[in-house]
Amino acid sequence: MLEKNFNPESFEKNFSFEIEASLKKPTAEPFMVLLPPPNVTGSLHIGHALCFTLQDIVARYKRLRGYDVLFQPGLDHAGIVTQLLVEKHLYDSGAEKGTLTREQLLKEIWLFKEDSSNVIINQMKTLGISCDFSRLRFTMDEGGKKAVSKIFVKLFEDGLLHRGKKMVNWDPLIKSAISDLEVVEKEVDGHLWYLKYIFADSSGHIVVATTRPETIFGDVAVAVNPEDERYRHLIGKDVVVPLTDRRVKIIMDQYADPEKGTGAVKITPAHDFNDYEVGVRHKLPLIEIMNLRGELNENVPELFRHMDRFEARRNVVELLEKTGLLEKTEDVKQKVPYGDRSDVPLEPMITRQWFVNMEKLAVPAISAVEERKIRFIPKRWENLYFEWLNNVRPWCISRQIWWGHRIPAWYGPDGQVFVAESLEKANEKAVQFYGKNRVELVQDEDVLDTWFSSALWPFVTLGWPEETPEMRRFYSKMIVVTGFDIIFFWIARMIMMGVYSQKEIPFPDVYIHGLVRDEKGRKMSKSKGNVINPLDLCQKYGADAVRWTLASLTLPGRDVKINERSVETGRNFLTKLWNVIRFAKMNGCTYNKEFEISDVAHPAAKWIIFKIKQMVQDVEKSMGEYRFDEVTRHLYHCLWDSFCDWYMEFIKPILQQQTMTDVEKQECNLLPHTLLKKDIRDTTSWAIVQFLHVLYPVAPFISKKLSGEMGVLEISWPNIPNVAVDFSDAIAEVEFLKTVISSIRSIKQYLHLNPGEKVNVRIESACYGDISIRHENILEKMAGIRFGKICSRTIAVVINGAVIHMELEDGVDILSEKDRLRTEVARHRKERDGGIARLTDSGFIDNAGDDVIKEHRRRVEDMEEKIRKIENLLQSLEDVV
RNA sequence: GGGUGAUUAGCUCAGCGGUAGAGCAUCUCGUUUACACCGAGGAGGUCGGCAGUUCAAAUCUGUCAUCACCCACCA
Repeated sequence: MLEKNFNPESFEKNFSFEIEASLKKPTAEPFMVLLPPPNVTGSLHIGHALCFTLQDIVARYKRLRGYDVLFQPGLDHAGIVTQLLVEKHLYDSGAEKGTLTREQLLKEIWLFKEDSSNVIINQMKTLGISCDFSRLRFTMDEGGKKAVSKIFVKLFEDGLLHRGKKMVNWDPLIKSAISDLEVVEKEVDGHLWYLKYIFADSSGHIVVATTRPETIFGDVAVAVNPEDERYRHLIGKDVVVPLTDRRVKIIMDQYADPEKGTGAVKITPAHDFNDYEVGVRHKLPLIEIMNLRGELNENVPELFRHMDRFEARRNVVELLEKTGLLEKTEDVKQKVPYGDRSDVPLEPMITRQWFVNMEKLAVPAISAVEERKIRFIPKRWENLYFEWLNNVRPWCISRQIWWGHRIPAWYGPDGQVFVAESLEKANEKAVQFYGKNRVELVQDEDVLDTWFSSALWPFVTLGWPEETPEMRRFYSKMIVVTGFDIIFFWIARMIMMGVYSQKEIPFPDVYIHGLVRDEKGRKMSKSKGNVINPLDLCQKYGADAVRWTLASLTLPGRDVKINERSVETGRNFLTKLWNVIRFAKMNGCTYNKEFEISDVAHPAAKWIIFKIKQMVQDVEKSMGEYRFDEVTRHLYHCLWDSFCDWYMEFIKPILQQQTMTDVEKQECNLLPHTLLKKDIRDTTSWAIVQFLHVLYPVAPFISKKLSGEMGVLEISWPNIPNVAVDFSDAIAEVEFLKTVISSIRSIKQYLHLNPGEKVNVRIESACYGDISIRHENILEKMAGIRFGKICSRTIAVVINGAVIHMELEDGVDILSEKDRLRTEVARHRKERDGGIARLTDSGFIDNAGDDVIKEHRRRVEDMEEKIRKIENLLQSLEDVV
């Protein structure tokens, strides 16, 4: 017997799912789910829980539907984040900054990575994520390394890779270049300083506005717009850069915007992207004034050397003010580029880096989506994808950190580069190049952007560059489920690299889910303190409840707002399931393998079979469209409304009658009682098992557990014949019964009758005349009535062509009943009149479809009949009073 | 500056041409041996504004407003 209390902890913990290995079903359709590898930086957050749950639902569903499913897990080394995190740990525990060698730090990170991986994998198992952990991969494992080198070499040889000195976004805290995508704009309160640049001939000055006065030392010109009347006469004049004795020219360039600042702009090519372009156009020199830590260098006046950039700014402004070169200061809101990981303002710096030429790679990636070989769900994300790829810029892939794939490039003594998959191969190339037997080669110090290895994930995980059966079977047969925030970082690059290296798309489907936010719609963040830990939720409510809730809140293209109350809804649903199955078991329901749908006789049994069939179809449709919200809704209503609130109540009298008198046996005139009871038990067990199996992808723990309790160990997708036609009479009868019960309940409550007190009732119906005989037990119990003699004081209710007469107790409030009927008749009249208006409108008759017109006619007739009957009732109530 | 999405019951959201739905909250009643993490019954909305298309608009088209996000730029 099941425990009285539903306690997910008692069984979820003990479950470990045996994941069927892939490739074991050679005749089945292959299907792969590529799990976005979480960073090895600690633990999973609620966003992972959502993402992984959705994938697990898909994977389990596909397995049930007979696919050969490979659900591929992995972990990402997450270069910068992980290194920063481990460094912080080390410093926090006493290590001195800058004392660790590369080898020492890497050793520490590997240790940390092991711990993190274990935590993450356990969390995934707690959530019930059914990936094939025996195939777990890490972006920096041996296979990953091989693949990365191979692709790097291929890109290099194909001319898609180059190394060069260029201006990049530099993170002074990490002391590394980062890519455009890792730049976030932040709006901050800043100042706009108006500086006087004195003419070299002392004949006056020009005022230039800047937000970065510390960069004046890198100024090589002042630019004005050629159209700008104010300054045209000054072009070519020399001015003196403030606080220095350096002379620069006033030049003309379209870049100077007369609308902004004073219309004259200082040009600092070494520290600004736009100025760099201007510098190139005018062949201006580059003056670098900062080192890689963001401190001013020897190219600035001695006073400011070694100052941090912000300290320098304060000091420069102070001195400018003192020397009278500061005209005025304005407060402004400005957008400043920050590093997304380090959260410090970035510096544009000229450094030597490796770049991938993205334009060529983008072309086939764009057409793959244009040609519908790859589709985004929801589709609108394709616009974002196109927009980015159409304007894609070179991808800076080198990082000046230690944790990551070391760039497979070696340099000879003269700086000649040899790109090769290994030192040996680089050596061969070098030997050939120099025509010597021995060449000292030094490997590039830098590592690759983490996303470089992530971009190869679809084929790396399948064993590439080895030729593997998995590669042949699953490549381009997968789905990727992820958040929109990594469409550029990951999705686009996987498509580019996949098409480039494999000559085939990696996956046809990309499902994009929303971000998980708190109940107010805010992003979750540690600083806001609104982070919800999925594992805490699992502990409190059970993993199934968490999974259920996440799935139920997932709508395509919408963010998921979550709070604990929404998880309670999921938990309540599972409790309901637990209880109803406990009840069924208490009444002797266990799964009967011999059960045949066609043998069922009782209308309620036929009805629930139909309802289950309908639910299965609905879930199949919704799964096909990745409508996880609909999937849970169908399950919810099927169980709670149809199964619990109606079906179980219908069959209680049958299940619970322990001993029957002969008279009672006669009443159950459908079947001999023992047979009827068995019939109902079997149907109930069957329905429960079907339900649990459809529930399985969403809530596997409870599904497995209760299915086992019902005597079914194997989960399989229901295969139910279409019963709608065969069972149509029974279905209609039960629907009628439901309406009768609801109506009587409604009236009784309206009249403030005590629900416990039975009211005498007579049912008058053309098609279901004998319903009161056939379903006496059910009606009496569920509607709180008694069939018997009806005295003259009666009221009645009209439903679907039937009239239910109810005997009035003394003291019943007839006036309010009359009010109720009048309101009802008025509502029906309004509806009828609306319908008639339509049906007499020639425009409607001429244009609307036949079925629509028919439906309107039917409704009008329906209303007419109801109105007629209610009017009769009102008349009869007049007689009573 | 360019783009995308949202605006429907108190809240969170479905519905996306044929007379408005769910969950939660709320109100009334109910402790009948599955379940109070429950049952029964109610109340609650001119579907952001305006214009248009249509016999018919929450649903399609324009436009405006508000909010959110993305991209680009700023002296």
